[in-house]
Amino acid sequence: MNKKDIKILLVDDEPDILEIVGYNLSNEGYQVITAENGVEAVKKAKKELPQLIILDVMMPEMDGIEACEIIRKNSKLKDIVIAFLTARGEDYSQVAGFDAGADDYITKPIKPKVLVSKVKALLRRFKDDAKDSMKIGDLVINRDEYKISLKGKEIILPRKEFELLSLLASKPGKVFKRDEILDKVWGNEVVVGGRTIDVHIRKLREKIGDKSFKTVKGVGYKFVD
Amino acid sequence: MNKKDIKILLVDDEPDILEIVGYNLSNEGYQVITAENGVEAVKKAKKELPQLIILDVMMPEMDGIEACEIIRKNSKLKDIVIAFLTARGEDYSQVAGFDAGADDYITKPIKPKVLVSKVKALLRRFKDDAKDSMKIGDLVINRDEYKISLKGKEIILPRKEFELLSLLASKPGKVFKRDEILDKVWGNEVVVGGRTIDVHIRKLREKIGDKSFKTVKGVGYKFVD
DNA sequence: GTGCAATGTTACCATATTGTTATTTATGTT
DNA sequence: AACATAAATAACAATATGGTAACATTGCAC
Repeated sequence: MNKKDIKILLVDDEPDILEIVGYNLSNEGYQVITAENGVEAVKKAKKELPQLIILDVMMPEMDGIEACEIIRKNSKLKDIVIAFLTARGEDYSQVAGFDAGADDYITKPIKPKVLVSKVKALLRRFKDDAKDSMKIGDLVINRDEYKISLKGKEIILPRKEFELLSLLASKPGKVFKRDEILDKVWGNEVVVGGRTIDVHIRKLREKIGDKSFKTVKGVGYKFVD
Repeated sequence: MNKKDIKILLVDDEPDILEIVGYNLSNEGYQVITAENGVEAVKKAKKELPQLIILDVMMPEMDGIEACEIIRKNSKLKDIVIAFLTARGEDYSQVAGFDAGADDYITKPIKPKVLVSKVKALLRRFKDDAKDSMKIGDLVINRDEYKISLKGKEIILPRKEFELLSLLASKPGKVFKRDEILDKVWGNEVVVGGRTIDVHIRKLREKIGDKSFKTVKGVGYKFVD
């Protein structure tokens, strides 16, 4: 994921903080969105789906802890990384913050270098947590949800077709021999007729596109980008 | 619960304190009730049933500690959150206060920001005791009370159905394999017949809505928003 | 170009998998 | 004990998937 595609929601009631932190993050190439209180933060989080939220603890309307709790309870937002901004020495707010589901702390006064490197570390963690899906050109295969999308369009495939596509797409360009396909998709104990693979390839060609699957006569099939 | 519905009973014999603290809390949107001594405090607590009581320790008529003890002994009041107001350095009153059943301390001199965020934290604790819920679209799952609500309508589910729904709804879109469901909902030592999961899914489809549960043949089920 | 093995295509059907309902068994409550 | 509720099972129905057969087409070897 490119830095340009990373959105950070920055929430603080003090315009000075928004400006200095926002400046440093923008400078690093991130997209920065701001909010001035918890209510606004939750609203913008839902709308923008940022990867990271930096939340001030003390704010009018709704404080950071409350906002954090609301976000953690929302199934669509709950995996967003959240860091609190807190004045040094406010011990109790740290405890309450971790209870509420914070991932990290940034203490004021803010040192730009520290801020940026913490943000990087947090985003790295987010990336690792990202879901188990793989991208091949404009094809995205999502094993968790057993569905694929092609140029943004979702397509639901039956199991065998899904497995076959997964296999071929796992190494674009590589020719998979019929034996190999049978072994990996059907399991080598199972005996199926000679046309079975072809029929499945046919169905995939219908759904994904004819030119994505190349036949290598006498050998097998390959997926091409 | 809306802030407007939250009542805070503020008890102190010094009108200055009542005024400054009361002002800050009202400003945050809370309903503030006041009392000037312990006797009056107990009386008003019974009548108004506030969510939070802020009690000065040193007062004429009946001090805060005694009032606290009386409140804790009353079955209708005993779950109210109580915070003591105490001058910094009055160590002994803190010990006595916790013995009497205090939930937290606020030290004088009072800093409005600290006050407000402590109050919020205390009320949050109260709220959390009341409910621990999770939101997925217009479905709210309340683990503590073992009930859910759909578009505001409450639905009570039997345990297994509740657990199954909780599991599926914890990651909307993700396909849970039958094994995984058995493991997480039934416990993998238990052996149940082949149609058990289906029957429970059926019941959920009846109660929650058919289209919320998608079958992925040969794999499992998923919850969709 | 001809022959031939390999692959493509289509329609159809068997079957594994899931859906449904009724009934039995378990669990807890008054 | 009687009752209510929940959970599991059994027995049968419905269904998508996966496989097959039968035939068409391709493309390589000669």
